[in-house]
Amino acid sequence: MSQDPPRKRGRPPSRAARRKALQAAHEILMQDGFGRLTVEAVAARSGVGKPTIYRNWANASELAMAALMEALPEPGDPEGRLEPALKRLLTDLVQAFATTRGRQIALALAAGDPDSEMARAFRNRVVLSSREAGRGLIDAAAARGEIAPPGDAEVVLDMIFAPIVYRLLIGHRPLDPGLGEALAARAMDLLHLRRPAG
Amino acid sequence: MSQDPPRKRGRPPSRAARRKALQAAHEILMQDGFGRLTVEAVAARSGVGKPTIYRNWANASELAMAALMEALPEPGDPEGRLEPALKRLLTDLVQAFATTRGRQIALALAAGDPDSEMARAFRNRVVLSSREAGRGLIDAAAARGEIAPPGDAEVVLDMIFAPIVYRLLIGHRPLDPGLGEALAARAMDLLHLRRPAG
DNA sequence: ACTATTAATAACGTTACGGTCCGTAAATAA
DNA sequence: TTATTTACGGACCGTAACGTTATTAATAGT
Repeated sequence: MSQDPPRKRGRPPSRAARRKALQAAHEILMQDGFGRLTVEAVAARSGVGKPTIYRNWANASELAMAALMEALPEPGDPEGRLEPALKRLLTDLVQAFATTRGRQIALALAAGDPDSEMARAFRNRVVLSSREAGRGLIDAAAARGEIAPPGDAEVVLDMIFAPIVYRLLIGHRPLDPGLGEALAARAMDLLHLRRPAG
Repeated sequence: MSQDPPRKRGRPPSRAARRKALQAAHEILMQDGFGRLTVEAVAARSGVGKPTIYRNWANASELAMAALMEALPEPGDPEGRLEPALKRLLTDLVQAFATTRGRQIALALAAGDPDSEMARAFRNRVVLSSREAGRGLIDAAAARGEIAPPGDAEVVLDMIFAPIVYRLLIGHRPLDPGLGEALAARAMDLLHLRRPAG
């Protein structure tokens, strides 16, 4: 898009206001949940005016996603043999989602215009980045000859990563710490690991 | 719970009003989406009064779930060898979710009080019933000796069924008809099928 | 037929929230 | 220092939906 040249004149946007709004939004999400996050509530809690909030984000959903994206750990790009690396990745992911924030992330994902720029960014940043990291691990392992490259990589990736979001959303089983390990072990079946021994 | 004995006197609840409300709610869901489904809108569209609606359902979310549960096909309990049966089950499921209704189901799942009776029923009826059917297939196949009984059946079931909801929610890939088939094929890897030949 | 009981409906007040206007504050340019 | 530009937030209005109250209709017992 056309990048407007940074204007030099006039009062600059307050970074403090922006930060305070995000902070308040995050607190509301953790305490009251996604349904209670309104522009009004954020304005009241943060002391930032509503017009300022509207100037930064189009609506409450986008503000929620922005707040949830803040301070989100990037998935490290682990190296080494496939299985332990995948296990580390999945364990971290389960741990990151097994919190109040995890539930709110699922809610934010479902609500809101799925086609909006922010929603796209949110999905990529929060959910799909780990999946892409997993793809990287698998590609590297295939290149090393550790596994055979899977034909339907997309389906395999979904089978490995989907259960975390699934449990979060449906809640039929807890998101316990062992899940990451179990998923990594089962992923090996999908990837036709040539096991070194046993 | 304490079952109140069915009272014999007074005007009985109108089945017609209930049906009309559910019908209107379903139409609104399909045309305008979950966000537009309000008690007022359903009342206006159906001609049923709001107090009647409130008497039947606690809020708009529960009404939405009730409407989505209506006319939902029970997952048939297919028989025969595991792989084709699983493939049939998953293909039907993908088809059922790859509609406007599917998206609305995902929204309804995420919204609303996750602990409410209705939400629980909705999850069981709409999402988990297929998963249970899958468990039935696997158990039967294990009993026949077709496969070895999986140790972590819950994880395996999630890996097979979660991708459908995952794609619906995240939308990174389409819910195309081939997905069911691919999932069934990959499930065999998880179940350590003793393939008859090749 | 008459009365008691319960549901359905229309209408209402209330609230909560979205979104914007406008006077004020903060910054740069002249 | 003054003018200009931009952002800030208090105050405001409109609307949409909630949830309830009062009235009317329908049904079951006597």
